[in-house]
Amino acid sequence: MQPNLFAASNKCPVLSKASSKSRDYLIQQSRMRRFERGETIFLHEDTAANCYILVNGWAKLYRIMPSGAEAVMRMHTSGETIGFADALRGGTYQTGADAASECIALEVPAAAIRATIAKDPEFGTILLTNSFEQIDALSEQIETLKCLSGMQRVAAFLLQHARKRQDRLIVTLPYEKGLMAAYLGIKPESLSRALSKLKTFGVIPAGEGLEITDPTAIDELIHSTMNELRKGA
Amino acid sequence: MQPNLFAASNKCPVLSKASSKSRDYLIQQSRMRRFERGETIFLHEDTAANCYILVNGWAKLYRIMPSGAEAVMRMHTSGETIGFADALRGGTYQTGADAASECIALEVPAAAIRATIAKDPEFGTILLTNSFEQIDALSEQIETLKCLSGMQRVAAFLLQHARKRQDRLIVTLPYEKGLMAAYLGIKPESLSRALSKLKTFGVIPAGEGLEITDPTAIDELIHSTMNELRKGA
DNA sequence: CGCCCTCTTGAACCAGTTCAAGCGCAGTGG
DNA sequence: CCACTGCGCTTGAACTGGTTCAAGAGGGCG
Repeated sequence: MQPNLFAASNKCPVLSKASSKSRDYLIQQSRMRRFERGETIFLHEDTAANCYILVNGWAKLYRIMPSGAEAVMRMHTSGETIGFADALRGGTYQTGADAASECIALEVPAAAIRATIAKDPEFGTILLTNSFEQIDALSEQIETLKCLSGMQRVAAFLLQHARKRQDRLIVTLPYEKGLMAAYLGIKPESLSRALSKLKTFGVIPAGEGLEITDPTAIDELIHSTMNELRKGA
Repeated sequence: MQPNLFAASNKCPVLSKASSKSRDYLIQQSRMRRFERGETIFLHEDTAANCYILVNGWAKLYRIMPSGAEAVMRMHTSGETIGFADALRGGTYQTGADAASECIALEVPAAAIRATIAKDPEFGTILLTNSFEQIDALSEQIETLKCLSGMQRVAAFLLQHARKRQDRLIVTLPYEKGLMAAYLGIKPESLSRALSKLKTFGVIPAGEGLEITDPTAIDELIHSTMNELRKGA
């Protein structure tokens, strides 16, 4: 196993929890692929032959409506799985997948996954757990779409992606703002306006990204009603 | 096994696909419960000890935000499963569940499900498939929330719930309009207005429910852009 | 009958979209 | 080296879908 494969499988909840025998088998059956920014990983309604495990970069899962509108369903990054639900059922992909940045992914044939489940029932349980996590992520997104305003969703996104660095809370925007807006279900213009309004809540530019100087204020912002938003601040 | 249990398990994808041995074991370990309209099935953040399989009626999965806003995540009916993702992981419920109408559900202890998976790996695969279907349903909801206007979501909901009866396409609204509005992510007032606008698209009152006289028109409505909506009609 | 509850209707208001213009910046080519 | 161009992002102004608040209609029930 190449060292980068080893590192990658450690970062991935599915591979790292699998038995070493299953993991070795899966990796041996797979190939590492590299995608340029914007490149297609798979297309909506193609035959779902492969599952993917992201090693690096960001992938976008999306659907195009007949009207032409694009819905960005999920954004996935290192260690996360893509296409398992579609490929394991043996039908077609329910979404398209593009590389949102240059990214590297392990391409695992669905047949190899199925064979592994058959040989190692424990691996089936791992996939079930992984699938439950997908459900959580989707549920949370529905919650925010139904209950939060655009600005609140932006604020929640920032908090979610913020990392402590030398005692400061820094968000490095993971991909272009246009894509971020689509993911949040608003237009780029609205995202721009939301970010500038958030300056009054202590979100200030810091180098490449943004600094959240007052996490409590952001938290309160997310948890306040639309009415409170109007009156307060 | 009581005859109603037998009928119920046939209607449920999870039970009907399980081996008869597993099915009998699960049913023997479970108890049938009846919930009044509005009654709590389980609460958000309670210890997730049981899974539920709906036999009759409608259940609402929801979350309450700190602001007090309620997000209706899913509506479930006969044959569908509730709480599996939460109970199988052994944590707490990620959502609350209420009976939206009087409803009957099979209450299955999580331990019984886990034991069945251990004894019968095939059952694990059935649950995995079931979980993938949850993902599909959630994904579709996100798609509609991000890409369709309120009226389009209402129209899509009507089509989804319509059934052919004597050559006419009839929708019986499955629960109160207030709940339906929450599920669609709009306010009851907006639902009311959307429904009255849909009259011009051939959605007319028919007995207890509504008749869709021109399914093609509704389909076009759903698939047109907001711009086309403004100009046309 | 009065009470409650769900649903509808109307009018004012606001969040977010749309359309259009302009900025900053990297890449390209003269 | 600088003008030109394309692209991502921002800003402004007009517009609109949906909310909010308030009032009223209809229906079931003690």
